[in-house]
Amino acid sequence: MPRPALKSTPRPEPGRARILQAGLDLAAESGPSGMTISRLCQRAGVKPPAIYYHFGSKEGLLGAVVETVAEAWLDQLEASQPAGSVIAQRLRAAVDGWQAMIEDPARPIKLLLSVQLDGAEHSAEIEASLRRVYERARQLIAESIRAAAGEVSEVDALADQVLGLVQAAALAFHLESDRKHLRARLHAIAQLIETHVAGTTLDTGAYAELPREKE
Amino acid sequence: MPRPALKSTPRPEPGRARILQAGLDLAAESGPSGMTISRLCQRAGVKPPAIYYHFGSKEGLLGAVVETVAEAWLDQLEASQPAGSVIAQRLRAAVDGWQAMIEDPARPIKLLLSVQLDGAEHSAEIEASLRRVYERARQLIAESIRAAAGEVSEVDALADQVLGLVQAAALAFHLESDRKHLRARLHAIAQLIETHVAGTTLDTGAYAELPREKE
DNA sequence: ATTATCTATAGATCTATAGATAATGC
DNA sequence: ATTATCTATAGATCTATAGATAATGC
Repeated sequence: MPRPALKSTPRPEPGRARILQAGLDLAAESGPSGMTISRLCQRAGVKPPAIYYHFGSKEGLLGAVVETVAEAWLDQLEASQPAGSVIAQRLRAAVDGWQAMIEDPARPIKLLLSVQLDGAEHSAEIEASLRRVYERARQLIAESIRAAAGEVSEVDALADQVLGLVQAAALAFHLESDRKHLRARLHAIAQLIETHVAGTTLDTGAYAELPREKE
Repeated sequence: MPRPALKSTPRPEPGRARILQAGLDLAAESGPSGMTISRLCQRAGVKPPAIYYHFGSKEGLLGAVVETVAEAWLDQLEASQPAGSVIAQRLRAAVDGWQAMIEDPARPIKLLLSVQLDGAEHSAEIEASLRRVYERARQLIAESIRAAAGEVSEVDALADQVLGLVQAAALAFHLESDRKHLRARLHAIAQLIETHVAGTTLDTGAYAELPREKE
């Protein structure tokens, strides 16, 4: 390890981690096209060659950013499902989990979409990462619905809809910053799931009857 | 009018229209950050000052691009609703209309989302345009549902969901290019509307019973 | 010898404008 | 005088790399 980090220096973490964090921050704030070498250097407190040494290219760094944020987001998605609880409780937890990931300052949903929409042609690795993360997200949602409600008809199509609605809720929230509207949208997703499940399993629909928390 | 356009010159349309078209094309292909002055000049066959003369700034041109595409998209959305037909036919028409706007090479839905997500701070006019177009789109969808089914409970929330699902379908299609999956998603949106409406008005659900067209 | 950084710089963009030119309409 | 364009260019980025430097591990 070089630069013995004179104990009092204000940046003790190794450069690679600082650069990756700067990439995550910048991509969340201003999208992949705002993640320029000079801004990265400013944030991470390094000079350009350090970035090329650790990540090979700007595209390489973006790939690491996408992988990191995708992993973290899938973990959030999985963690928002308390195993073993009844469906009404699981839906409440899901709504809270979706809200948390949409309000997460790392903006995982927005970041992944902005990489997808950015227009610059990205490497095949990045394209593949995006497809993989959405595929996995759909699986997690479908599994969660099955875990709660047993066999449900067209569960994959339902999971597609849920993922799409969560993405759309994130987009609308980042444009409007209306928390109440966000809450209502997420609540509507939960009701959609419940209605669909009830249509298949003739459940009673306890979700809608639980007392609402205050905004 | 200058440059008498020597009859045989291959660009008879006035410069402003050519520049706007180049902006629409480039924004659709590579997002707002790919809409650079030099690429615009190349496409439109003009030099930089012509752009600044007609639009004041790059941001001014982007504003015109957003307005143009927003108008065209809202027209498409409105046109996909044949007035006076029964609900099952209206839903079929809506599915076809959504598919057409998602497959439109001008990529209106993608373009509007990529401006929103682009990260560069856009002018207040552009932000306002985006909010206006989505607000109007929700209204159009809600009106169309009311026109078909009369008073429906929570029609605004339903319209929100429909808009979100159409956006999500467009995003997934532009990533996966899977027409069959697109068709299935759009069909599922129509069924969602029908289920919701049936839940309110106790309708019979003729949409799902119409013969499917072949893919 | 390997790992991690720096200094310095090349070369390719990018946005925007000053000032000239040319045609049309008054 | 107004409208629409051009030539030419300033000045600010941006990406990327060559080559030097310094510490560590063998």
